[in-house]
Amino acid sequence: MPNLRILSGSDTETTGAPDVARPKVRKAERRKQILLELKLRPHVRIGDLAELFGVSGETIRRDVEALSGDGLISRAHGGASALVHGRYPAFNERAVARIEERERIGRCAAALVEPGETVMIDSGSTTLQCARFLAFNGTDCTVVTNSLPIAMALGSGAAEVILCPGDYLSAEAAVVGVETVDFIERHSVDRCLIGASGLGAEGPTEAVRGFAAIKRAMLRQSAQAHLLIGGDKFGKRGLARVGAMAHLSSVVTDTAPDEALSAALAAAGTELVVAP
Amino acid sequence: MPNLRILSGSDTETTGAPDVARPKVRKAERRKQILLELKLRPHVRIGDLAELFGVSGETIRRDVEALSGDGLISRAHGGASALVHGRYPAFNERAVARIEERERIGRCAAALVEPGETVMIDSGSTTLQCARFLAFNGTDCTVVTNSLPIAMALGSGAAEVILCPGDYLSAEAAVVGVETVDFIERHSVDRCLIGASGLGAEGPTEAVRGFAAIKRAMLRQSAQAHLLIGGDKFGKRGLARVGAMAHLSSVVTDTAPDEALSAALAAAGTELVVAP
DNA sequence: ACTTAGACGTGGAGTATGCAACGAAAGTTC
DNA sequence: GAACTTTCGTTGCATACTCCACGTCTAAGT
Repeated sequence: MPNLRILSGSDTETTGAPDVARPKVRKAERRKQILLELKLRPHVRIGDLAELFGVSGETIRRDVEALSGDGLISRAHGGASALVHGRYPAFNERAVARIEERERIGRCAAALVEPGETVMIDSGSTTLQCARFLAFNGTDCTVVTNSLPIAMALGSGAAEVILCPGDYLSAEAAVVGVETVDFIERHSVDRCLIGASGLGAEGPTEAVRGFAAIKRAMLRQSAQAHLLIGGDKFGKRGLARVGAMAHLSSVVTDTAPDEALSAALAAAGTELVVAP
Repeated sequence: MPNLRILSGSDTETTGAPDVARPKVRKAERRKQILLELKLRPHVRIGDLAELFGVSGETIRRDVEALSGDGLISRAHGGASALVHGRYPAFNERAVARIEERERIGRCAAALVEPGETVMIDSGSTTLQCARFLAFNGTDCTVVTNSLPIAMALGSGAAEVILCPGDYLSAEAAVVGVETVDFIERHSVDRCLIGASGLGAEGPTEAVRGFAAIKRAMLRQSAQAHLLIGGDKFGKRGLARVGAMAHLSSVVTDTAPDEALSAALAAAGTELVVAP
């Protein structure tokens, strides 16, 4: 990465020189500025950037292509856009391929929420899809969540949104920590919608430990609990146990589970909902 | 607005009809879906939307143009992009024209924060600019904020971000309410960066009452307080008083204030910083 | 049944963007 | 100081997108 070397060099020479005619270190400066620009605006045009920096569009295009190659921004025809909210940059195929299933699960789970109810929604891509459908349906409910994208998706609609406090985790665009759990424990709701990293006969598990505590707290504070989980997670096991199967009122998924899991669900009295 | 009539009509006839072949109300449905899509992704392409809905690109283009005309989305060559984060849709010229000043103020204020410090940052467009520069500088600090865009802008960098709880306000993409104030009062920091709707000789004022309480709480919990405010707000007066001038360690602005205000600042011992 | 208006698709002209290759100017190294 | 590298502009061409005009279809009104 030769540009990093130049980058650090550029910082050292920002001595109060006049703004005009600075023939050095333009490239790194430009790219940092582009990233900065995209932190505020979701989308910038090639032409605007070219005019802003006083360089040709072709140069900006090279910058944008380089940044896009590094996974720092997303490319679009005629410009560049910021990365998707709350998405770890290290996903490409799988998450995109599964978006169809997530939507089906989310749509189905959103139908479970009645107007006027209070709901807790966990962070996660499947639950985010569900929140989108809640907003789309205009369901008039009160939602407690630790996910920023979910708050934003629901907040501009009919729902009332209460956000949990906590340490911000940029990879998930959500908050975690003891503050979050403590806050959840001070609230009680009609139902909660949570996700998980895996589901076995003994119950749902979560790979991220901090999240497990939050999901557990949500389970405790809800009259009804719904697990939203794709069929690809069946049989998988995260390191932390979220709760027993019996804590779940229902499991919403996209494919029917196998014998063993079905039996475990039936034994625990957990309803199985397969999204069409 | 003929489309509004059609929109409301579409809502009433969502009787559990089969999903296939619904020749009615496609337009309103599509536009709602486009808006929903942009809540998640910052940018969508015309071609993708056309394929998604199974309509021609020209139709999508008409939708996008209409939504753009209503100020709900932003247009781009080849697609549509979401509006700027945390911005009320009801502003057009003034805020855009002031973006240059906000950047200057933000850059200048970000330089006040030393590595390792703890900081509270209020929601607002000027403070968001400041947060961008903090992220840009890579200042290694701990930030308490009630603004979602600020959390997201800072969270992916070197800073540690703690988000306040509260009722989500979509117009500002921030949380407000008693939970927020209570949370702030349980923390103490080295300095706070706040904005305001107006600044007179008696001190800063805020137009939104819920925000005033938050700013006040931040002032109380900070060893040093910095007000970030554009010169266009001098002499303006919001309905709620945020605090006395003496509570402010410094005022960061872009233009020098008049005699009366300068005298009030000097009398209160408040430092005046004019961004170059 | 006829009319009318709105919604949507189609086709072609015009423009903007992307891509690749070349070349100039400045910096770097020996 | 010469050769090399990097950065950036320019050119030409392929592609994608936009804009405009017109035609068809459906739904609602008379």
